Amino acid sequence: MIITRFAPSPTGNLHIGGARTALFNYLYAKHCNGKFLLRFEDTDAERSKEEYAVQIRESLRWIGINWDNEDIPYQSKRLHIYESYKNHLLEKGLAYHKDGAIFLKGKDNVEDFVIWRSDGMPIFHFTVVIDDHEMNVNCIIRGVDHLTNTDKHKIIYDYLGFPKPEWFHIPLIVDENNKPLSKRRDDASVTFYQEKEYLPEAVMNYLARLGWGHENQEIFSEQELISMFDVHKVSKNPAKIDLKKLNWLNAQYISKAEPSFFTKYSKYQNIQKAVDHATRSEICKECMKKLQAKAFSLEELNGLLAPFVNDFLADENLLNEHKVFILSLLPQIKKTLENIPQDKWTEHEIDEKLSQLVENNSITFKDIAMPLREIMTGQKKSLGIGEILFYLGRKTVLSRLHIL
RNA sequence: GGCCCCUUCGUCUAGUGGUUAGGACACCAGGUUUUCAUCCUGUAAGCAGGAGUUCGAUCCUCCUAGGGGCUGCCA
Repeated sequence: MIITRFAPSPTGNLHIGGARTALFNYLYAKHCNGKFLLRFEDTDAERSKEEYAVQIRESLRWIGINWDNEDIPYQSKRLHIYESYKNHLLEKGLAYHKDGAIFLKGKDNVEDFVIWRSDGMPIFHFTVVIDDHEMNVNCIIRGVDHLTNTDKHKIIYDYLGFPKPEWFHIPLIVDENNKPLSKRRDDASVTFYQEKEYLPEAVMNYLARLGWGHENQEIFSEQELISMFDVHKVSKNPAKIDLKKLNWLNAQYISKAEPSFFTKYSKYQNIQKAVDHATRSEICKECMKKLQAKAFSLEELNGLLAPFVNDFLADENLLNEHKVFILSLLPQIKKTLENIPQDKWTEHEIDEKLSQLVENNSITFKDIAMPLREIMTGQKKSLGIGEILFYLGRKTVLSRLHIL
């Protein structure tokens, strides 16, 4: 059985590169019907903080990366284990004291190196090998920054008589200048995407496509990723982060989501109201879907839905440049719409009647569409005018018209 | 410096010893349209360079260049 792991050190929030590493480990383990484990490497007591460990877990869960071990090992609590292995190596003469630290004898072009600090704490190279072995990790997917370290790790595996895992080193995520994404950049932290309220589905999809691809497919559900992802096919060259593509993916996911998908975003009241309507009415659902297709973010969707789920009072100020013109036409518009009975209130009929009105007055459809849209929604960006009037409903439309 | 890794459109990638080197994002130009957006169509854009192997190399080998990593009692 394939067992992978993600082993961050809790010295900061989850880095987007770390998230991708975790994702690849997760996807590959699931792909192989194996297990994906989480572990915290906190032997650097100075910089490690529990709050970061909490944050990292939350970010992983947010993306949708779930680990299989309920008890997450913290290396700082396993010192006695490393201690016994260290003593073993000392006894066998493979390690030795020097200047208060403990060095391991190198071989194969690797010089002797420290495995135990003079302050009494073990070094990462040592703990990582022991833990991976004890956790039965047999497939290690990590950043290329660890590539050279692997030589040291192999020596430890040999000295301790552990069977070696398989290593895969994935390239880093880099910035515009091909430099590894600095931790200081806002968009380097997963919390940035959480705060911006990107859909986690879009983030997972985006991350998976960074360094990997499958034929001409761009949109992958989690299940598709699990069934198609193969760590052997991950590209070897660094991937540049591209928020434009993420934004596009985010819009795709918003557009395709079912109304019920949005219930977890409770802070967006208009969206919640719309979901409520949509579950009871096919027409409301249709309206919501059309607005979803226009939104790039949840915030934008919430705004677009506002005039459809709330009372809205048209304000003359909205009309600005159209004001004089549209006010002169308003009586006719009202009359035209009033003459459409409730049972004929359809998008087609509305468009038809408005077109006639336009024709009779020798103006263009455009001349009334925009002002009407603003009267009905208070927005310049919304659906087609026929759609707006239809979805709003005859009663609401007439009442909004009578305001002026 | 030493050791190591990488190199397909601007970006993310697909791909093969013989392809018009494919897709997507972005970009640009048209079209539709009633706003914005979508949508549709199209343009432009790439195998880092040089040798070698081969009938034939984007693909295999070597070299060079460029980029990156490691070279910590950080991880």
